Amino acid sequence: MIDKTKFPDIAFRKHDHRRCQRQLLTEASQLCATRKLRLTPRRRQVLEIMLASHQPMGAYDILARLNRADSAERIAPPIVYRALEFLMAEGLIHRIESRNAFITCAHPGHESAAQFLICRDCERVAEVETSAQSLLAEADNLGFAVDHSVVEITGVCAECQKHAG
Amino acid sequence: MIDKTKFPDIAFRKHDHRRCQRQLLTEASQLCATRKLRLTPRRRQVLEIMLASHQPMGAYDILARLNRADSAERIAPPIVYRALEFLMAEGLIHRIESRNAFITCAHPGHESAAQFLICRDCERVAEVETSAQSLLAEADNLGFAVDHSVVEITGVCAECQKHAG
DNA sequence: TATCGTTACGTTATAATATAACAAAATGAT
DNA sequence: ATCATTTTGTTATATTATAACGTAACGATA
Ligand SMILES: [Zn+2]
Ligand SMILES: [Zn+2]
Ligand SMILES: [Zn+2]
Ligand SMILES: [Zn+2]
Repeated sequence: MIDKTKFPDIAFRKHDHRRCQRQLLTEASQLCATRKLRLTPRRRQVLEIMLASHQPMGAYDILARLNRADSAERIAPPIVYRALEFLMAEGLIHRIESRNAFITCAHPGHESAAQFLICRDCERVAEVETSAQSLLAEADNLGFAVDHSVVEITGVCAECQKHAG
Repeated sequence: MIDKTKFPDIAFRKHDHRRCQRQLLTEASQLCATRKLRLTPRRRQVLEIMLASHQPMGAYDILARLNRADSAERIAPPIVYRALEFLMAEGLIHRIESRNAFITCAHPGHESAAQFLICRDCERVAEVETSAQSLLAEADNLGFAVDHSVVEITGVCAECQKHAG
C-alpha cells in the first residue's frame, strides 16, 4: 500500500508504478461496488489507459489509445467524454483545467479539493492534500520550483445567494 | 481611486463601474508608457471591450464584439488572440483556466499570483490578493459560498531541476 | 423467462476554442 | 529615405467538446 500522504511527490520519484496502477484499480473497483455503480469495461479501459503514467492526458490522447487498442472499432469522442464524466463524478480522476487534460486521482475518496503540482518539464503531476497546510509551502518542501499558479474558486457570491433565497 | 485591497469583492457589489473602467484604462496606459510598450488601438479596443463588465469573456465573445463595432471589417481569431497574449504578458488581463475565458486584472502591476472568486450564478469574478492558504477564509469573509476550487501550481519538479543543471 | 424502464454505448454531425503559416502594413531608428 | 522590427491582416486548419438521436445491455419485476 503506497501512502501518498507520506509521499505526496510520488509522481516525481522513481517508484514501483505497477503497484500504483494495481492499487488504484482495486480502489476504483471497491469504490464503485460500495456505491453500487458500474465500472463497465469501457470506463475501466479508460481508467487503465490513464493509469499508464502520472502525466495528464487529453481526451483525444485517450481516444487515440482506444483506437489503437481495438484496431477494428472506431471509437468516437463522446464515448471518451462520457467515461471521463463518470470517472470525474466519482472522483476517480480530476480535470487539469490549465491543460484541458485529465489525470487519475492519487487517493480516491478524498473529501478536500484536489490540488496539484504540475511539472512543466516532465509534465508529471503530483496531487497533494489540501489540509490546513499552505500548498506553496508544500511545494517548497518538495523542492518544487513554482512557476505559475492557478487558483480558481468557484461558488456563489453573497449577492446572488440573497437573490436565490 | 478605487482601492481593491479594501474592497476585494468590488465586482460583486454595486459600484461606479465607469470609474473602474477609466481607472484601469489609465493604469494600462501608464504601465505601457513606463515599459515603453505600445498599447495600440487594437489592444486598447480589446481591453475596452473586456472592461465592459466584471465577467470573463471568451475570445470569440470579444471577436463578436469587434465585428459588431466595425461593421465593415471582418476581424479573424488570431487578431484577438494576439491582443490577449500581449495583455496577459503585461498583466493587464488574466486567463480563467476553468472557463477558457479572460478577465481584466483588478490591480495591474501586482506581483503575487492572481486568485479569483468566480460566481457561477452571476458569473462575476473578484480578484483577491491573499496567499493560497487563506483564500478560502477570505471567501468565507466575503460571504462567498465556495462550490468548486481549482488550484493548479505549475513549475519544475526537483528531479527535473537536477537534470536541467 | 418475457417484459419494460433505465442506464450505458454507439454514431453522426457540428460547435467552441486555438494556432500555424505567410503576406502586408505600420513603426521607429538610423 | 532606408531598413530592420513589430504589429496587423488573412487563410486555412488543429484541437477540444457537445448535441442529438438511435441501439444495446442491464436489472428489476411479474
Ligand atoms: Zn506511480
Ligand atoms: Zn484526488
Ligand atoms: Zn467595476
Ligand atoms: Zn491581477
